Amino acid sequence: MPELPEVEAVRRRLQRDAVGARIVHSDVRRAGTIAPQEVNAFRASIEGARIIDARRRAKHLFLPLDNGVTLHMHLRMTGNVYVLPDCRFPPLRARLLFTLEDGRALTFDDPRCLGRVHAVATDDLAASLPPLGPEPLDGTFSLKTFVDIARKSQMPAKLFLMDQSKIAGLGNIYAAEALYEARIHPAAPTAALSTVRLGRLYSAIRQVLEVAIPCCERAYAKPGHFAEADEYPMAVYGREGLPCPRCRTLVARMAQGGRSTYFCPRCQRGVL
DNA sequence: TCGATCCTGTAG
DNA sequence: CTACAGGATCGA
Repeated sequence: MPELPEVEAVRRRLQRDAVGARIVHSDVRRAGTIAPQEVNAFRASIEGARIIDARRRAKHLFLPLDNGVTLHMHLRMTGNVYVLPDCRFPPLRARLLFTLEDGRALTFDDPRCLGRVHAVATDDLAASLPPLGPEPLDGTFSLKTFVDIARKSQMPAKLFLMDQSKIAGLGNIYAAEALYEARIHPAAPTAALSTVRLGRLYSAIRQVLEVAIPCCERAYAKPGHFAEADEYPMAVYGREGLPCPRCRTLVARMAQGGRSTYFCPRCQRGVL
Protein backbone atom coordinates (compact mmCIF):
# COMPACT_ATOMS: atom_id res chain seq x y z
CA MET A 1 0.00 0.00 0.00
CA PRO A 2 1.67 2.67 -1.48
CA GLU A 3 3.18 5.99 -1.03
CA LEU A 4 6.46 6.76 -2.71
CA PRO A 5 8.63 4.58 -0.42
CA GLU A 6 6.38 1.53 -0.76
CA VAL A 7 6.14 1.92 -4.52
CA GLU A 8 9.90 2.32 -4.76
CA ALA A 9 10.38 -0.85 -2.71
CA VAL A 10 8.04 -2.69 -5.06
CA ARG A 11 9.94 -1.32 -8.04
CA ARG A 12 13.25 -2.59 -6.71
CA ARG A 13 11.77 -5.99 -6.07
CA LEU A 14 10.41 -6.14 -9.62
CA GLN A 15 13.76 -5.03 -10.96
CA ARG A 16 15.28 -8.01 -9.25
CA ASP A 17 12.55 -10.61 -9.89
CA ALA A 18 10.66 -9.66 -13.04
CA VAL A 19 12.96 -7.80 -15.42
CA GLY A 20 14.14 -10.14 -18.15
CA ALA A 21 11.12 -12.45 -17.87
CA ARG A 22 8.75 -13.12 -20.74
CA ILE A 23 4.98 -13.07 -20.27
CA VAL A 24 3.52 -16.15 -21.94
CA HIS A 25 -0.05 -15.88 -20.69
CA SER A 26 -2.24 -13.39 -18.88
CA ASP A 27 -5.32 -14.00 -16.78
CA VAL A 28 -7.53 -10.99 -16.10
CA ARG A 29 -9.43 -12.26 -13.11
CA ARG A 30 -11.17 -8.98 -12.51
CA ALA A 31 -11.95 -6.89 -15.57
CA GLY A 32 -12.43 -3.77 -13.48
CA THR A 33 -8.72 -3.73 -12.70
CA ILE A 34 -7.87 -2.88 -16.32
CA ALA A 35 -10.99 -0.75 -16.99
CA PRO A 36 -11.73 1.06 -19.20
CA GLN A 37 -9.45 -1.08 -21.33
CA GLU A 38 -10.93 -4.17 -22.92
CA VAL A 39 -9.72 -7.61 -21.85
CA ASN A 40 -8.91 -9.13 -25.25
CA ALA A 41 -7.02 -6.08 -26.47
CA PHE A 42 -5.12 -5.86 -23.19
CA ARG A 43 -4.06 -9.48 -23.36
CA ALA A 44 -3.11 -9.34 -27.01
CA SER A 45 -0.86 -6.34 -26.43
CA ILE A 46 1.27 -7.96 -23.73
CA GLU A 47 1.31 -11.73 -24.24
CA GLY A 48 4.60 -12.93 -25.68
CA ALA A 49 6.48 -9.78 -24.70
CA ARG A 50 9.48 -9.56 -22.42
CA ILE A 51 9.76 -7.20 -19.44
CA ILE A 52 12.80 -5.02 -20.01
CA ASP A 53 12.75 -2.58 -17.10
CA ALA A 54 11.01 -1.55 -13.87
CA ARG A 55 10.48 2.17 -13.40
CA ARG A 56 8.65 4.54 -11.10
CA ARG A 57 7.31 8.09 -11.28
CA ALA A 58 5.51 9.40 -8.19
CA LYS A 59 3.26 6.49 -7.11
CA HIS A 60 3.07 5.09 -10.65
CA LEU A 61 4.88 1.89 -11.63
CA PHE A 62 5.93 1.03 -15.15
CA LEU A 63 7.04 -2.23 -16.72
CA PRO A 64 8.21 -1.46 -20.25
CA LEU A 65 8.03 -4.49 -22.56
CA ASP A 66 10.17 -5.29 -25.59
CA ASN A 67 7.26 -4.79 -28.02
CA GLY A 68 6.78 -1.06 -27.52
CA VAL A 69 4.08 -1.48 -24.89
CA THR A 70 4.40 -0.54 -21.21
CA LEU A 71 2.39 -1.95 -18.34
CA HIS A 72 1.33 1.07 -16.29
CA MET A 73 0.29 0.19 -12.74
CA HIS A 74 -1.16 2.21 -9.90
CA LEU A 75 -1.55 0.45 -6.56
CA ARG A 76 -3.95 2.95 -4.99
CA MET A 77 -4.80 1.87 -1.43
CA THR A 78 -4.22 -1.87 -1.30
CA GLY A 79 -2.44 -2.95 -4.47
CA ASN A 80 0.72 -5.02 -4.50
CA VAL A 81 2.79 -6.53 -7.30
CA TYR A 82 5.24 -9.37 -6.97
CA VAL A 83 6.56 -12.53 -8.56
CA LEU A 84 5.26 -15.88 -7.38
CA PRO A 85 7.60 -18.88 -7.54
CA ASP A 86 4.89 -21.09 -9.04
CA CYS A 87 2.01 -19.96 -11.28
CA ARG A 88 -0.09 -22.94 -10.20
CA PHE A 89 -0.73 -21.49 -6.75
CA PRO A 90 -2.04 -17.96 -7.16
CA PRO A 91 -3.07 -15.97 -4.09
CA LEU A 92 -6.71 -15.39 -3.29
CA ARG A 93 -6.74 -11.68 -4.10
CA ALA A 94 -4.85 -11.87 -7.38
CA ARG A 95 -6.76 -9.64 -9.80
CA LEU A 96 -4.22 -10.12 -12.60
CA LEU A 97 -1.98 -13.11 -13.14
CA PHE A 98 0.81 -13.08 -15.71
CA THR A 99 2.40 -16.46 -16.32
CA LEU A 100 6.10 -16.20 -17.04
CA GLU A 101 8.11 -18.38 -19.37
CA ASP A 102 9.94 -20.14 -16.55
CA GLY A 103 6.78 -21.17 -14.69
CA ARG A 104 6.75 -18.30 -12.23
CA ALA A 105 3.99 -15.69 -12.29
CA LEU A 106 3.72 -11.95 -11.89
CA THR A 107 0.74 -11.09 -9.70
CA PHE A 108 -1.25 -7.92 -9.26
CA ASP A 109 -2.84 -8.37 -5.87
CA ASP A 110 -5.49 -5.93 -4.69
CA PRO A 111 -8.10 -6.65 -2.01
CA ARG A 112 -10.04 -3.42 -2.47
CA CYS A 113 -9.93 -3.41 -6.26
CA LEU A 114 -9.11 0.29 -6.44
CA GLY A 115 -5.79 -0.23 -8.24
CA ARG A 116 -5.46 -0.06 -12.01
CA VAL A 117 -3.23 -1.62 -14.65
CA HIS A 118 -3.15 -0.45 -18.24
CA ALA A 119 -1.25 -1.40 -21.37
CA VAL A 120 -0.02 1.78 -23.03
CA ALA A 121 2.19 2.47 -26.02
CA THR A 122 5.54 3.36 -24.47
CA ASP A 123 5.79 6.45 -26.65
CA ASP A 124 2.47 7.75 -25.29
CA LEU A 125 3.23 7.05 -21.66
CA ALA A 126 4.24 10.52 -20.52
CA ALA A 127 1.18 12.09 -22.11
CA SER A 128 -1.15 9.61 -20.42
CA LEU A 129 -0.11 10.53 -16.89
CA PRO A 130 -2.03 12.99 -14.72
CA PRO A 131 -0.26 16.25 -13.75
CA LEU A 132 2.64 15.46 -11.40
CA GLY A 133 4.90 17.78 -9.44
CA PRO A 134 8.62 17.19 -8.99
CA GLU A 135 10.07 13.98 -7.57
CA PRO A 136 11.13 14.91 -4.04
CA LEU A 137 14.19 12.63 -4.08
CA ASP A 138 15.37 13.72 -7.51
CA GLY A 139 18.68 15.59 -7.38
CA THR A 140 17.17 18.40 -9.42
CA PHE A 141 14.46 19.08 -6.83
CA SER A 142 15.86 22.18 -5.16
CA LEU A 143 14.75 24.20 -2.18
CA LYS A 144 14.10 27.09 -4.53
CA THR A 145 11.76 24.94 -6.64
CA PHE A 146 9.90 23.86 -3.52
CA VAL A 147 9.55 27.39 -2.16
CA ASP A 148 8.33 28.66 -5.52
CA ILE A 149 5.59 26.04 -5.65
CA ALA A 150 4.62 26.41 -2.00
CA ARG A 151 4.34 30.20 -2.17
CA LYS A 152 1.82 29.95 -5.00
CA SER A 153 -0.62 27.77 -3.07
CA GLN A 154 -3.16 28.78 -0.45
CA MET A 155 -3.79 25.14 0.48
CA PRO A 156 -3.35 23.85 4.04
CA ALA A 157 0.12 22.30 4.27
CA LYS A 158 -1.11 18.71 4.69
CA LEU A 159 -3.34 18.87 1.62
CA PHE A 160 -0.60 20.61 -0.30
CA LEU A 161 1.82 17.77 0.43
CA MET A 162 -0.74 15.20 -0.66
CA ASP A 163 -1.54 17.00 -3.91
CA GLN A 164 0.35 15.01 -6.55
CA SER A 165 0.39 17.95 -8.94
CA LYS A 166 2.38 20.01 -6.41
CA ILE A 167 4.87 17.46 -5.03
CA ALA A 168 4.73 13.86 -6.20
CA GLY A 169 4.71 10.77 -4.03
CA LEU A 170 3.58 11.77 -0.55
CA GLY A 171 0.39 10.35 0.93
CA ASN A 172 -1.42 10.44 4.23
CA ILE A 173 1.35 8.83 6.30
CA TYR A 174 4.48 10.58 5.10
CA ALA A 175 2.77 13.96 4.71
CA ALA A 176 1.90 13.80 8.41
CA GLU A 177 5.36 12.57 9.38
CA ALA A 178 7.11 15.28 7.34
CA LEU A 179 5.00 18.03 8.92
CA TYR A 180 5.82 16.64 12.33
CA GLU A 181 9.56 16.60 11.59
CA ALA A 182 9.34 20.18 10.33
CA ARG A 183 7.14 21.22 13.29
CA ILE A 184 4.50 22.75 11.09
CA HIS A 185 0.78 22.73 11.77
CA PRO A 186 -1.08 20.68 9.13
CA ALA A 187 -3.65 23.44 8.60
CA ALA A 188 -1.12 26.21 7.98
CA PRO A 189 -1.40 27.52 4.40
CA THR A 190 1.94 26.98 2.66
CA ALA A 191 1.92 30.47 1.18
CA ALA A 192 1.96 31.88 4.72
CA LEU A 193 4.94 29.83 5.92
CA SER A 194 8.23 31.58 6.59
CA THR A 195 11.29 30.76 4.53
CA VAL A 196 12.78 29.04 7.56
CA ARG A 197 9.75 26.80 7.93
CA LEU A 198 9.63 25.97 4.24
CA GLY A 199 13.30 25.06 4.44
CA ARG A 200 12.60 22.73 7.34
CA LEU A 201 9.70 21.17 5.44
CA TYR A 202 11.80 20.66 2.32
CA SER A 203 14.45 18.82 4.33
CA ALA A 204 11.88 16.85 6.30
CA ILE A 205 10.18 15.56 3.15
CA ARG A 206 13.42 14.18 1.77
CA GLN A 207 14.58 12.81 5.10
CA VAL A 208 11.32 11.02 5.87
CA LEU A 209 11.17 9.42 2.42
CA GLU A 210 14.80 8.38 2.42
CA VAL A 211 14.47 6.71 5.81
CA ALA A 212 11.22 5.03 4.77
CA ILE A 213 12.45 3.32 1.61
CA PRO A 214 14.77 0.81 3.32
CA CYS A 215 12.09 0.28 5.99
CA CYS A 216 9.67 -0.71 3.26
CA GLU A 217 12.22 -2.98 1.63
CA ARG A 218 12.70 -4.79 4.92
CA ALA A 219 8.95 -5.09 5.43
CA TYR A 220 8.46 -6.52 1.96
CA ALA A 221 11.25 -9.02 2.53
CA LYS A 222 9.25 -10.71 5.27
CA PRO A 223 7.25 -13.80 4.36
CA GLY A 224 3.94 -13.10 2.66
CA HIS A 225 5.01 -10.08 0.60
CA PHE A 226 2.53 -7.91 2.46
CA ALA A 227 3.09 -4.26 1.96
CA GLU A 228 3.32 -2.61 5.32
CA ALA A 229 5.30 0.40 6.44
CA ASP A 230 5.46 -1.27 9.83
CA GLU A 231 9.23 -0.96 10.01
CA TYR A 232 9.07 2.83 9.90
CA PRO A 233 9.20 4.50 13.31
CA MET A 234 5.99 6.56 13.15
CA ALA A 235 5.99 9.65 15.30
CA VAL A 236 2.37 10.68 14.82
CA TYR A 237 0.56 8.71 12.13
CA GLY A 238 -2.00 6.36 13.64
CA ARG A 239 -0.91 7.35 17.13
CA GLU A 240 -3.85 9.41 18.36
CA GLY A 241 -3.80 9.63 22.14
CA LEU A 242 -0.22 8.34 22.42
CA PRO A 243 2.62 10.56 23.62
CA CYS A 244 4.61 12.66 21.14
CA PRO A 245 8.16 11.25 21.05
CA ARG A 246 9.57 14.75 21.50
CA CYS A 247 7.42 16.40 24.18
CA ARG A 248 5.11 13.69 25.52
CA THR A 249 2.00 15.72 24.63
CA LEU A 250 -0.73 13.40 23.36
CA VAL A 251 -0.97 13.11 19.59
CA ALA A 252 -4.19 14.60 18.18
CA ARG A 253 -6.27 13.72 15.13
CA MET A 254 -8.22 16.08 12.89
CA ALA A 255 -10.04 15.72 9.56
CA GLN A 256 -8.66 17.31 6.40
CA GLY A 257 -10.02 16.64 2.95
CA GLY A 258 -12.02 13.74 4.30
CA ARG A 259 -8.95 12.00 5.70
CA SER A 260 -7.38 11.75 9.14
CA THR A 261 -4.46 14.01 9.99
CA TYR A 262 -2.34 13.17 13.02
CA PHE A 263 -0.15 15.79 14.66
CA CYS A 264 1.34 16.99 17.92
CA PRO A 265 -0.66 20.02 19.08
CA ARG A 266 2.31 21.33 21.01
CA CYS A 267 5.24 20.79 18.64
CA GLN A 268 3.26 21.79 15.55
CA ARG A 269 1.91 25.25 16.30
CA GLY A 270 1.55 28.58 14.62
CA VAL A 271 1.50 29.66 11.02
CA LEU A 272 4.71 31.68 10.90
C1' DT B 1 -12.55 23.09 -2.46
C1' DC B 2 -15.73 19.93 -0.48
C1' DG B 3 -18.29 15.65 -0.64
C1' DA B 4 -19.50 11.46 -2.86
C1' DT B 5 -17.77 7.61 -5.14
C1' DC B 6 -15.10 3.60 -6.38
C1' DC B 7 -14.40 -1.45 -3.65
C1' DT B 8 -13.45 -4.70 0.20
C1' DG B 9 -11.77 -5.84 4.72
C1' DT B 10 -11.16 -5.28 9.49
C1' DA B 11 -11.65 -3.35 14.11
C1' DG B 12 -14.58 -1.77 17.67
C1' DC C 1 -23.97 -2.49 13.17
C1' DT C 2 -20.66 1.73 12.25
C1' DA C 3 -16.26 3.80 11.40
C1' DC C 4 -12.31 3.68 9.07
C1' DA C 5 -8.47 2.41 5.79
C1' DG C 6 -1.43 4.25 3.09
C1' DG C 7 -5.58 7.07 -3.27
C1' DA C 8 -7.58 9.60 -6.79
C1' DT C 9 -11.35 11.41 -9.68
C1' DC C 10 -15.62 13.55 -10.50
C1' DG C 11 -19.36 16.81 -10.24
C1' DA C 12 -21.64 20.47 -7.59
